[in-house]
Amino acid sequence: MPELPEVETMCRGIRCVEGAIVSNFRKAPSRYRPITLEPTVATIRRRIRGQKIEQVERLGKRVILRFENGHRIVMEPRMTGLVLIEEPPNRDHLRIIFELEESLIPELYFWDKRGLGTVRLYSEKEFDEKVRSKVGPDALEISADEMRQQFKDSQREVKVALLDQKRVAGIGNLYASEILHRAKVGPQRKCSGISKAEWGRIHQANVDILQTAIRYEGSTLGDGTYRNALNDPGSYQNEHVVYDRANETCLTCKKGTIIRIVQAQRSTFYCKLCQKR
DNA sequence: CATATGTCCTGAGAGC
DNA sequence: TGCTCTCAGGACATAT
Repeated sequence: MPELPEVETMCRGIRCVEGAIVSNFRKAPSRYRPITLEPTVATIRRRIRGQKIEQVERLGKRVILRFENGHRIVMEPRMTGLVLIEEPPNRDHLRIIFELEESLIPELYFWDKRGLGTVRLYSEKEFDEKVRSKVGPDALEISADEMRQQFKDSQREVKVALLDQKRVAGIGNLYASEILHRAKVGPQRKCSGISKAEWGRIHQANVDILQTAIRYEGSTLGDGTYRNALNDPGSYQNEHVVYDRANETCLTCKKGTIIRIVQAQRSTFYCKLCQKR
């Protein structure tokens, strides 16, 4: 479930590879079905070997390595992917190894337990056409007015709409519940029925929660999968107010009970008393 | 165009 | 103990 805070934490954690040269790119041996890798490993290796990593960037929930020739490696952790500069949680689920030189960091890893993540290489032109153009404004960059404009005409339920990366990039299932709770807006409200003041609260909650979660280096849930670039867990899970707290008394109003519902095949947690329906 | 749904994947946990 | 079943949800292909 890496969302914006977790992916931002990964990017910050691997920023020390900026300036390094890729000396080799290879798949790790694995008994599992290979992750999506495009184009082929040989083609990627040919195009990035000897290239300097100019910059590590985040695009929504993706980690980008920009090379001096303009090519970009785009890594999507999706559910269980990690980008590390230290030994990964185990070697079984190690997928990709970047060998580095002219660097204090010997290797950069893409590790993925469930294997839904992807690693792709794009030229500068392909990146703009196929990746950047399909991602909306970043959740930490967008203004309150822009955020409202992105959603106000939609007929979808607000919790479902917040997950649409083309409208706003970075919010995922966990933080959507937390944001709507903080903003006191029920998750099943239609976007079009939400007031300007409520959009203002959603925007403010979005910024506050995502920035705070970055300070805590993201949320490592019960399965322990998410780790930062040094293979250490985050700690924002201890600050969750509604996520994964079904049947507990609401920490905000101390009266309601947190309930779990399913929207678009994903769990939503909220308090019926705090959040206006 | 907007929106809804099925699919991919593995490990953890429940139930027997 | 070991088997089967269900569930977790990111992004995308496909359907309406």
